[in-house]
Amino acid sequence: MIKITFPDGSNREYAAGVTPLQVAESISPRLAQDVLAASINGEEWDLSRPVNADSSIKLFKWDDAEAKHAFWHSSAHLMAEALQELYPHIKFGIGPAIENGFYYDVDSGDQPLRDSDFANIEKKMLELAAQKQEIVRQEISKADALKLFGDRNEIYKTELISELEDGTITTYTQGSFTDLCRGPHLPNTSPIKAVKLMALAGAYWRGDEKRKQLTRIYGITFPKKKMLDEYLALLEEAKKRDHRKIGKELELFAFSEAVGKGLPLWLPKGTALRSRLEEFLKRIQKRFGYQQIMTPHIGLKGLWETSGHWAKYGKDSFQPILTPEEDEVFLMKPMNCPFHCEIYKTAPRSYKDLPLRYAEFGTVYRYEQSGELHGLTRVRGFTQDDAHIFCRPDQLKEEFLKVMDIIFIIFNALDFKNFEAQISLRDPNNKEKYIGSDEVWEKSERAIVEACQEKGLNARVELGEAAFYGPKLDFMVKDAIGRRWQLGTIQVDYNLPERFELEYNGSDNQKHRPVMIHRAPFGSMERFVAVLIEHTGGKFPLWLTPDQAVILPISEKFNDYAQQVANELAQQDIRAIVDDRNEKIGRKIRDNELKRIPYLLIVGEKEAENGEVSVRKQGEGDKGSVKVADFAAEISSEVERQITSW
RNA sequence: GCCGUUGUAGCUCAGUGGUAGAGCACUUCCUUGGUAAGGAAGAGGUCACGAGUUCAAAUCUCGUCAACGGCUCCA
Repeated sequence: MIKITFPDGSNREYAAGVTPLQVAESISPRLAQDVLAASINGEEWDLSRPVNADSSIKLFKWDDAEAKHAFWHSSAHLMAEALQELYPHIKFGIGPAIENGFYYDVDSGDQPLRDSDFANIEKKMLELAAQKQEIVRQEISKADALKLFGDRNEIYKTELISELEDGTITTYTQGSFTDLCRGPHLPNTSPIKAVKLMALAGAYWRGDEKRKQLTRIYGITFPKKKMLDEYLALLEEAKKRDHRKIGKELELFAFSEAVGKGLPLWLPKGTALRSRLEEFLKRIQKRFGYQQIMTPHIGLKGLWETSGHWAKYGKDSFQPILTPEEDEVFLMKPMNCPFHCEIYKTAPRSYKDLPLRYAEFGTVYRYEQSGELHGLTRVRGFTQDDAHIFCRPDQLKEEFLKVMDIIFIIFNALDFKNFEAQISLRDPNNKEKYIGSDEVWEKSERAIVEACQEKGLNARVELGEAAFYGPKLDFMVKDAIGRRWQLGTIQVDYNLPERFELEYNGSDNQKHRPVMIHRAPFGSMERFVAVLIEHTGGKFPLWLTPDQAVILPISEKFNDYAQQVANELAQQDIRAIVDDRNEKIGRKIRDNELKRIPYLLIVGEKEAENGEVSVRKQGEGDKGSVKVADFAAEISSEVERQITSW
């Protein structure tokens, strides 16, 4: 007998070799029906895999991430089985579960897959699932695995196996399909009741651009048809928050093929919103001792030869600008740092001058690969809310912490609650990608890790994600459909001060090198606005929104009064427009609600007589009539409340 | 850049080889109204662009451009 301990601390005795599924059955038939995955002593474990020693167990149902993971992983295998039956010559790469569903990378040879094949594949999957095929785990020696997959000419699988350690290799088999896999999986295919293949994409084998591109098939499955319908409906809803759609509807920004792809045009309302964000940040930065500067959009190529950017990115960038002068070569600036270094060098600096904090809304141009462009989140011309802090080494941590404070203020003011922090370090196995000595890198990386610890910030560490000149702390926020975008970034840099030969006189009257912090709390105005749109669905906070109120005259007879109200509000710095179209009031309300204007002010005979407006709040309906001055005061104080909370 | 999908009026979309369509938006007229779509008329398109097949191409083929979903990249 063995002892199985449950999460609540209780335990029961079972015969050795009991499976988690049998444990579930012993508790209740209902649980046995709902359970999809398990863990034994914290290790993911198949429901049908025997347990032979005293253990603690956890049983997972659909709502647990572990259960979904097993479910979708088994679904990936199910799809592979269907593909194998439909396309016998297909070769398999990898097929994991992901955040929403799963994918499988396959090589279909010279017979390309089309999304018109999806219906067939889905049908086959459901057919196989309904056969309630058992999914069987098997431990296998490396030699046997190589033979098994080698005989079937699974070149991708054999490549993976050749890198595995003998004795750790397992396969899972259902029906006629066997896959190299660690698991865990469902005991059989029958819980998979609803299947939807979502997309086809090319994906390089092992993520390497130089290797063959396989076909990646994305899919999702559910234990109930209704759950699939709900998921698809949710996706449809999310698409309504797409910043590209709302940006067009609300006339915030546009693109023109005549201008060139990835080069956004900011329309009047979008510009108003963006300017307000810039003012907001300037105000906070002023509080933190920053000084605004401005630098040109182009500079001599030598600047970026010095910084190292030309060597690293030059051939993949917008190409140099020539002039009538021979040998005079300019670059569009892809970043602002060299200019800021040059500003630092305009005067001899004392240790007493530091830290110097130079801030600039700097518009930069980067030749992003065409396939990378995406609305406002990935563009070729964008404005960084950039700043560079030049400080003494002993000031580094404090300065870093203060930048974190700015980022938290901003995320808090704009209600970005679900951000993720990522410490991006260099890849220790690939050091030639980076400039600077090991010592400098270690110092920089330590500074970031310690700063996060000090703030109690739970940051994920990613190797190989650093900039080539230094490690960074990035803040990521998800868009409407769950894609992660990097917004704020803070980077520690000992290298550029070296390359630009920056120095200051220390208290010892010797020359010293300052340390540089690059930082951009928004990241870029473009991307930030994009993510803000998706988070708010276009319903911006009152202080930020382009039009705070719209005045709706009941009939054209009251257009003059409406204009008078607009003027009065304008004098109180309230942004109001007048809808003087020849339309009925119901129509004006509808149209302006859809434009997401926070306050609709209806004016007719009564209001004109009394100097009032009838207030209707976006999404909340009629709020009754008030004097124009009272409304203005209320709006002003609401804005004031929002702003002072920064 | 690579794989896949898409491109018809300002917007959303019908239109499978035989004279370019609808709704909304727009213009004009009627209507002058009280809290989410009043009525009528009108205007608007080189069917992304370029070649080809055909008596005939929005429709079939090829190429280019752009957008969309991914991959790779992201100073």
